[in-house]
Amino acid sequence: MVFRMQSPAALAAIYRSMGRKVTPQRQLLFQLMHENDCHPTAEALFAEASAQMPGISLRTVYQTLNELAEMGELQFIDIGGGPTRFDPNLDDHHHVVCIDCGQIRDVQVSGAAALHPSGAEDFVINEVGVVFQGVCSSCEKSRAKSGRSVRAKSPALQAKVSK
Amino acid sequence: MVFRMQSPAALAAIYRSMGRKVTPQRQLLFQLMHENDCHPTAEALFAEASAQMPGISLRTVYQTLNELAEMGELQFIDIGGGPTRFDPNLDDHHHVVCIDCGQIRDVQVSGAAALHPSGAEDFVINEVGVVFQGVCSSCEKSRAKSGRSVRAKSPALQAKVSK
DNA sequence: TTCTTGTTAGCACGAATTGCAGATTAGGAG
DNA sequence: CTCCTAATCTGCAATTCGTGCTAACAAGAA
Ligand SMILES: [Mn+2]
Ligand SMILES: [Mn+2]
Ligand SMILES: [Zn+2]
Ligand SMILES: [Zn+2]
Repeated sequence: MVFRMQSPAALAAIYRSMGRKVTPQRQLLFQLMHENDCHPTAEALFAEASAQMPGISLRTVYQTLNELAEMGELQFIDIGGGPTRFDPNLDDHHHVVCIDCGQIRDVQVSGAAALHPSGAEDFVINEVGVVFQGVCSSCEKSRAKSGRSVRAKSPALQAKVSK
Repeated sequence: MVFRMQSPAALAAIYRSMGRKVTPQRQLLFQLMHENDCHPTAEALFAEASAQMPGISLRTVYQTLNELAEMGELQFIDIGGGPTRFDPNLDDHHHVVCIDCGQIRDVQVSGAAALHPSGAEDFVINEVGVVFQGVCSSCEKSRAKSGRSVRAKSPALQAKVSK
């Protein structure tokens, strides 16, 4: 059972049934997000959209993405401080990020749902997110070439205080 | 073995040994971060620092935090799009976030290190981060009072495309 | 076609963070 | 202690990402 954002046609129907209008801008963005699996930023979508519809506004891209998120048709992903990325994959899944090129890939993590935090017994937990940081094969090659290996986590002094 | 940012005195020594100067501003920030376990933002630290040292600049707070991070003395935490938060806890640990008040708490997650992503076999994984979203006990009370329960994940249409 | 109402485009604005440069100072040499 | 200089600090401009606002615009019903 794989859950994704609805098809453009289905979304059009949903929009109409909610009294919202099905504009060309929205339809285009429905297409661009549907089946999109690269977790694009608003700017990236804006660039793609502009190619097919010169004059479309970045504001409209943000608005539509926010709408879809409110409707539960896509998710926001915030990783590492960069711009928000959008995900039409509504399944229970997680992400790997390449610390070199920034690409984000979907991954399944068996056992993630079973994770439990120690030290937050007074919280009602709602959901869990797992993010792996690493280097993709393509970037790994570039690294090999330029000699630099996967960087140590703490390049600084090693003497740590044990407490 | 608990790893944390060094003590203010130790940091002073490290700074001098690196040819960096031990200024009053830095010393104050060392103190404020050391043993700080609330994952403060730069602005929050700036406020605390300003109380003890009126005139200190926000720019200096950012600079010092960036330095310490480069030296591996603290970590950046980016969660949910808000401002970056800083963490002097260098241990292998994870976080719970209260979606109401934004507080971030350290947690241990047994089994986190054993997690493996399916679908990223071509990545060299460097590290894993687990973030739990939930509601803290304090906010839970407020919710009970105002009647609102823990919100459903997708308030929108239920009919999803199975693929 | 006309009317109503939701939508779009564009720009101003806001939050978070960094770039810059002149004024200031820590810390070592004399 | 005084002087010197490189490192640092401060204040402000600039940048990046995203939102508020509103007049012009257009979907869709009548
Ligand atoms: Mn995803
Ligand atoms: Mn922490
Ligand atoms: Zn890469
Ligand atoms: Zn709370």
